[in-house]
Amino acid sequence: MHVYRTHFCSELRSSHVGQTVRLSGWVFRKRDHGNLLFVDLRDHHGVTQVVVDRDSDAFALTESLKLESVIRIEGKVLSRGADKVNPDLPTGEIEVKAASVVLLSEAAELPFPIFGNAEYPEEIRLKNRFLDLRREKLHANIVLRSQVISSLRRRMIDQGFTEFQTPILTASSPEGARDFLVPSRIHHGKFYALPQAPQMFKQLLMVAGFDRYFQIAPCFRDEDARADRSPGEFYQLDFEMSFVTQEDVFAAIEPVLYGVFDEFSKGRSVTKPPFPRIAYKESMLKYGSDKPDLRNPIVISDVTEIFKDGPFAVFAKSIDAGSVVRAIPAPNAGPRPRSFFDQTNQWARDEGFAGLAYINFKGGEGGGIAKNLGPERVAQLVEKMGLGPNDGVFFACDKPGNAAKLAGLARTRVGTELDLIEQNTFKFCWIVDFPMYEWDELDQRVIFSHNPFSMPQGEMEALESKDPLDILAYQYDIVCNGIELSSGAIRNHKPEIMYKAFEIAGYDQSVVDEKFRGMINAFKYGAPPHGGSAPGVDRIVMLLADEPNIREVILFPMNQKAEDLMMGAPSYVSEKQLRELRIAIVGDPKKSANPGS
RNA sequence: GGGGUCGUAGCUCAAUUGGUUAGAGCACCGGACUGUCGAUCCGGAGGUUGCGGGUUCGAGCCCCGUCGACCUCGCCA
Repeated sequence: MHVYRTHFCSELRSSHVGQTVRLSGWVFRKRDHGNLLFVDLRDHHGVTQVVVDRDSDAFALTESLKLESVIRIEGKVLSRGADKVNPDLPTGEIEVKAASVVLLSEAAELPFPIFGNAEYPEEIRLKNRFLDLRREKLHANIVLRSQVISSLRRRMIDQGFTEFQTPILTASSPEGARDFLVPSRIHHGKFYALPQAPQMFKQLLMVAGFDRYFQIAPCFRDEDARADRSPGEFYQLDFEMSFVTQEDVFAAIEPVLYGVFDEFSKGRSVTKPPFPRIAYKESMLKYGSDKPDLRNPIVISDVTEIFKDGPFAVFAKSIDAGSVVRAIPAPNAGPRPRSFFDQTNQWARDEGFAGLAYINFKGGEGGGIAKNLGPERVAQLVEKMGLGPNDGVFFACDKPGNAAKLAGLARTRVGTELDLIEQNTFKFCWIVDFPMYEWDELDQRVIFSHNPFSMPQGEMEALESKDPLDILAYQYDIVCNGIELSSGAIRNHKPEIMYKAFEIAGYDQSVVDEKFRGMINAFKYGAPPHGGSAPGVDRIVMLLADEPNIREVILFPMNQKAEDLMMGAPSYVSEKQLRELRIAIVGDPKKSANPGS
């Protein structure tokens, strides 16, 4: 007999009755009847009821066992009898009568119970992540994550992709997020950087002729956290393909995403390929966002023309000064109390906007600003937006960027409040035709709006002849239920176009040569046209596990301040280590106190 | 760095307008109990109400400061 177990805690059935078995696991739950006690023994696989009675030698020990202690039991499998079966447990037909119980590892008093699904403060959970991971939901999330990753791998390989590992210690790059820096011991004053993504490496793999690359790639970015953004590190299904157009990339990844979402959907519906393509500009207008949640049926309209030079002076004046008006319909919300409209307006003000005007229709009769606007213009509005006799409509009037943003937030809020968000579905779309550049108000200059390695639509000719802010890129995002899963592009593989593109953003050739040396050099020796993308693995699992917080699908996440409370990272290091690196800590002496030396 | 919410027993929460000794459930300790599966019943221990200051006859509650957590803006492929 194996020293620890003959079966998993999930395995035993009526067919095992009469056998002598050995099980090992954690004391999940104990029910003490004085002369008879029950232990629910749990391992990774499941739970089995163990019963011990007074005449057993194991009784005293079992009685004193603390929850979550690790034990090994040995005994006979008994049938429970019809009235005692537990239908909620796969092993509920049987129990094991313990002849012997061995304590393998005793547990101290727990900071929170493992049993049940009550919520506990994250700080305690993160500090005791190994305990939290024992709990059913988190344990299941992590298993799901593993299954999703193997499914992604299998599907990518089936599509003709090959997996490669790329370096973790690389060079700092000037664009994009803040890098994590790693000081070099050998080269004083120089630093490695952890890759924000294996962007240049995967492009070099294309130049190297590997045709189709993928990797479940760790990415490191020293930026602040959000609920859907883990601080420090995360994983992407990074992939790249040679000799492809944008449509080829879509055709390659759509079945992978559809397949994996369908596989783990548990009955939820999934958009079938091809996913809808929405131009960036259209998305900003209709959904007020570049990551629209298509479960929300509300569509925003531009109604600037209806308010222009009209009697509603606040808006008319603002339009003259360059504002636009975006209208957000609130289907069948017309008869709602005035408080619904006022609160929504107040919410907009709390968000830092000027507010939301509204009209509420009741039986076709418009309230709110309807009388300020006048019957003729209200009629135009109803016609243009196709409003029903009991609809409400909100108006955001601001400069185009802000108006779109407010309209987008209002769309989400109204859709949620009116319970219009379709449940149990994954709605995918592509956002395409992103602008190549945008205007940075802060620095008063043109900057890359996304990845600087994207190919501008129209290539060199567009760069030379068009207003930079009018140039579109072969740049695309995958969005699912309002969450940006992935960003990708057809890359710029021609050095002369690359130099020109960077020149427009204010970098001269020497900067490109220095900062992107490896890649620009490679492009001079025959580079295939190529493109790819990189869906976020954590976010995919988050959606499939239906978790609003990304930390619930990561084994050992850091907290919002990028600290690992369990391991104590980041930490001070010894003077010796610092000396070797020739690093001196300067600045706030309170903060540079170094207990590690 | 800014804004919001929160902070009471190991954990989840309660405590009337500011008013006697800050309560309950789970967990823990002791006792009873041979069919439970969130076992049940009886008892016990457990608190500098995050921390510091202020107002008051009196503060968990009001005021100021500070620390921490989460959410968010900035930031971010």
